[in-house]
Amino acid sequence: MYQKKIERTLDCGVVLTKEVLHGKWKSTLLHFIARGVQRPSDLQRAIPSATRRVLNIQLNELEQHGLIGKTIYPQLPPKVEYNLTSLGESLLPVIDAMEQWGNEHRATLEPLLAANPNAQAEASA
Amino acid sequence: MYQKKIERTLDCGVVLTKEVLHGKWKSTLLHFIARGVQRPSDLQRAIPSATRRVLNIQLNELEQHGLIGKTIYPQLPPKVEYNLTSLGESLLPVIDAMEQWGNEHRATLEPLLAANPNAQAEASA
DNA sequence: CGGGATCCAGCTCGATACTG
DNA sequence: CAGTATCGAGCTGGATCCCG
Repeated sequence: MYQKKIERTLDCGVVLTKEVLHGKWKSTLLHFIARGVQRPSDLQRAIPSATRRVLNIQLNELEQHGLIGKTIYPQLPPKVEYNLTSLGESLLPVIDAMEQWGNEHRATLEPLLAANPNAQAEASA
Repeated sequence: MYQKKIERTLDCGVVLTKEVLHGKWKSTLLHFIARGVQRPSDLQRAIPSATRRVLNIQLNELEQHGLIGKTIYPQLPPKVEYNLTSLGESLLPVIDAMEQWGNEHRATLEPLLAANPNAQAEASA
């Protein structure tokens, strides 16, 4: 996503995947869409911590990245549904692996994450 | 990593994993350490796109998160080696899944990623 | 060789309000 | 219900220099 002048080797493939998943809620969105939560308002309800604005931005990016598809029903009130594309589905194993690992090590990680605000900012304080 | 007032549900485990992997080079670092690249200078050489500063910062975070261990040999010149902890090793399936997916879909993704600078900044231009 | 400090630009995200 | 615009704050990472 960022990177400036340096060439873009995309080193090991991991970087590529990270770029696709970059955005605070993208992987979560995929996770829920995969589970049948397809409408914006439902997604919003599923991820209350995020704003509609951010959700929309990341939804758009996911769409542009070809991971999800969007269906607009020209109704009143408007109705929109998102769905995984085959590319998006191919990413599910990764998401699931993350999901599983996160859940498995939650007990171990939460204290560590909490205790580690951020290195750089701390230094300058 | 960020998040302010809203409670920290860590929704689906994915979020947790993402936090651990947060940092541009962390997953890449894990990837290489897993492959036997253990010394700072070697890692630096393996990931030339990153600065030593950032590498160190993220290495420290990985260590504090319990994903890697650090061995300091009190020599002259100094010698340091990083290694995966069992927690770090347990994350390898995830990294590998990312690695694999990224490589498999590289051809599809690169054009899309390139064509999609970022939604928000564009809007304000 | 390894590590840290400073300075600084860029990006991401949250809050809020508004339109169709 | 869906989507966007603006404002602002925070964090991340790059460049560079210096110390053990």
